Parts: sequence; structure tokens; C-alpha cells
Amino acid sequence: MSAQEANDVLERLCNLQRMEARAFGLRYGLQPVQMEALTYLTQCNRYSNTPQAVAEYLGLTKGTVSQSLKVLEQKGFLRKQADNEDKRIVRLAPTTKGSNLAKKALFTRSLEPALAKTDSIKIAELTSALRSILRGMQQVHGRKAFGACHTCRFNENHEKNGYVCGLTREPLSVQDIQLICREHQYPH
Amino acid sequence: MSAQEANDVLERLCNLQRMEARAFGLRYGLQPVQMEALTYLTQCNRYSNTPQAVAEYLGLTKGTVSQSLKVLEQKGFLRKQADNEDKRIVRLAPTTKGSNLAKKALFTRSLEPALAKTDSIKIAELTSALRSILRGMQQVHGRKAFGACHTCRFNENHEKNGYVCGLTREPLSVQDIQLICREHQYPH
DNA sequence: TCCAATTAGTTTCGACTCAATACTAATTTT
DNA sequence: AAAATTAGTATTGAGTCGAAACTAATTGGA
Repeated sequence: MSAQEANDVLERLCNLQRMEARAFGLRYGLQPVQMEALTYLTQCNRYSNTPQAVAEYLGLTKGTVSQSLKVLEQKGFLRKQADNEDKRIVRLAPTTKGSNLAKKALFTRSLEPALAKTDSIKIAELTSALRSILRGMQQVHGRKAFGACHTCRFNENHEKNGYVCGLTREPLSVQDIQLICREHQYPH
Repeated sequence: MSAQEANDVLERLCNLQRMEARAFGLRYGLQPVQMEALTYLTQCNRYSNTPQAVAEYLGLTKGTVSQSLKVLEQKGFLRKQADNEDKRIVRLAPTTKGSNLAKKALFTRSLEPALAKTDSIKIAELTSALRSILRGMQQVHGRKAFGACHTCRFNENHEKNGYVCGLTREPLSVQDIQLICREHQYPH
């Protein structure tokens, strides 16, 4: 019964976020899905900046996403560059114009004002509750997590020697582990 | 800084919910926006079951919504009927087929399994935190609340004599006050 | 009382999203 | 070396969307 209540509020909140995202994008001539792709690309790590990853993140087909990315490129919000090692792969990098817009979008629909009165301990609790819901939903529906490395079970903290990704064995900086990864998995 | 974290998780959660909603609707030949309208109509009260209210709820123009509703009617998910008092107004009532589908959709993306391990006190806290975020976001962006009557400042509890809406002066049943209202306003 | 303004809803149009399908090219597997 | 897989693009048709023009009912003044 209580879960139903939480459901409704969450649903409405999602709706509202989407409304604002739509309105924001419209002001800059971008469709909601284009804004979302751009935002993702400013937040993802170097393993996750491909059209395929964007498609997985947004839950759309790669054909659909390909078109949106084309528009973003034409409008100068991102650049495409072929990968050096695997020439099938396209790397997507937001331009300065693109990342500025994404930053502005994030700021506009920040929870900051809405959380202003809430103390930081409560916010931490809220975040962890939301995270556990997210994890649960992803498990139930078999979706990828797309979390940041610092919450990933493959991320290894080698203390003074920094962080290492257990999948690629590559070292990760403090900034790296804040980014979204398509290979992300929560601890068991 | 912590608000940023909550933001990200919430964003991803919204994304995921939308992906599931899309996938669910697709299985029944309905577009996401049509599912949302149908779901709204099974949850709203008798002041809020019009095309205009649906448009406000979804943040779309009435022209756009009019088309979606036409499809829903053609496919037999809802019925339109003219209002008796004001003949401009169209009342939208989900058919049995429609409300069954909406129920199924709600069940499919219920938070229940994700919250299974969480105790009910925590869930109540989570809900109230989400509600305060929702309220904050609505204030910041000047949107309507669309909450249920029991959280509305116009709702009067006359104890043994039941509930009354302070706007319409109409009596409301225990079921009524669980429904979504377009006139909803949180207490000051 | 009657005409203007407002309100609820529909229709039409053009730009755009989206899934499905078919396609190219690079890489991996056998 | 051929077959299978993987990453991405192009095309097509159904459908969303906002804007604008429209109808019809109601309200509000003079």
C-alpha cells in the first residue's frame, strides 16, 4: 500500500522532469531525446561514448539514435571521430557549445532548490533509497545499470596507487570514477 | 554536491521507468503517451477527467492530446461523453478494457519488488522526501501539482461527516480523496 | 438583451521521433 | 579464407508534437 504511494509520487516527479526537459530543449531548438543524449555524453566515461551505448542508455534502437546524433552533430553540439583501434566504432565528444548547454540543462532542473531545506544526512538517505530502487528495477527488468564507476563491483580501490577497472585493468582517476559506464554492475 | 548525486540517480530512474513504459505499451499497440493518458484517467477524480486536464497533466498542448485521445477511443480503451451542465466539456471514462490495461501497467512497473526489503517506515520517509522534492520542483517551475485530494489544502476533514472539497463544497468519499485532482494545491 | 470575449475541444499542417528493415564496413570466429 | 558477429548508417511508414485556424458553448459586459 505504501509502495503504491511512493510509486505515484515518483511517477509524477518523472513526468515533471520530462516536461521541464522538453521545455528547456525547445528553447534551444533541441528535441528532448537530443538533450538527453547530449547530457549523457557529458557524463559518461571513455568506454561509453558510442552511439550503441547511447541507444542502450536511452532504451532506443541504434537506428533511431543514429538520427538524433546526426542532428546534434549538424547543429554543432558534438563531434564524431573514428576509434583508432576498432575502426567500426564512432566516438562521440560534445563540443564546448554542447557541454555548456548540457551544464545549463542540468542546472535548470537541479533538485538543489527543492532540497534546500533538507539537511545533507537526509539527502544521503534519500539517494541511497533511490539507488536501491533503481537497482531493484534494473534487476527486475534486466536492464543495464549505467552507474558511475565508484559504485561498480569491478572498480578496485588500490589506495595510494589509485583506482583500477577490473574489466579493462586500466587505471582510473578520481574524476574517472564519477563518470557513467555502460559496463557498470552493482556489487552482488 | 550531494543533491547532484540524488539528481543523477533520480534521472536514471525516470529514464528506466520511461523505457519500461514504452516497452509495455508497445506490446499492446499503444504509444507511451497514450499509456500515460490512460493511466491518468484511471486515477483522476471527477473534476479532472477532461482532455484539457490530461493536457495539463502531461504538459502537452490540447491539440496534441486530442489526437492521442482519439486513438484511445478508436481502440476501445475509453469513451467520451458530453458533460450535462456544460456542453463544451467532454468527459473521458476508461472502458473496462482500458482500466484493466492501466492496472496491468501499474503492476508491471510497481516499485513493490524493488522495495521488498525496505521496511515500511523507510518507505514512508522516502515518499515524504519525494513529495517535498515534487512540491519544490512544481513551485520552481510554476506547474500544477496534480496530487490526490487527501494531501490538498482545500480538502476538509469533517470527521464523522466525511470529507468536503473546499473549492466545490461537494462531499468526498474515502475513495474520492485518493484520486488525482487538477485543482490540487499543497498546504502553504 | 445582445455582442464580444473566453473557454473546451477538434482539425490540419509540417517538422520530427521511432521501430523495423536492409544495408556497409570492420572485426572476430571457425 | 569464409562465415558470423558487431558498429554504425540509410530508408520507410506510422505516429507524436506544437502552432495555428477553426467550431461551438458559455460568460460578461454595455
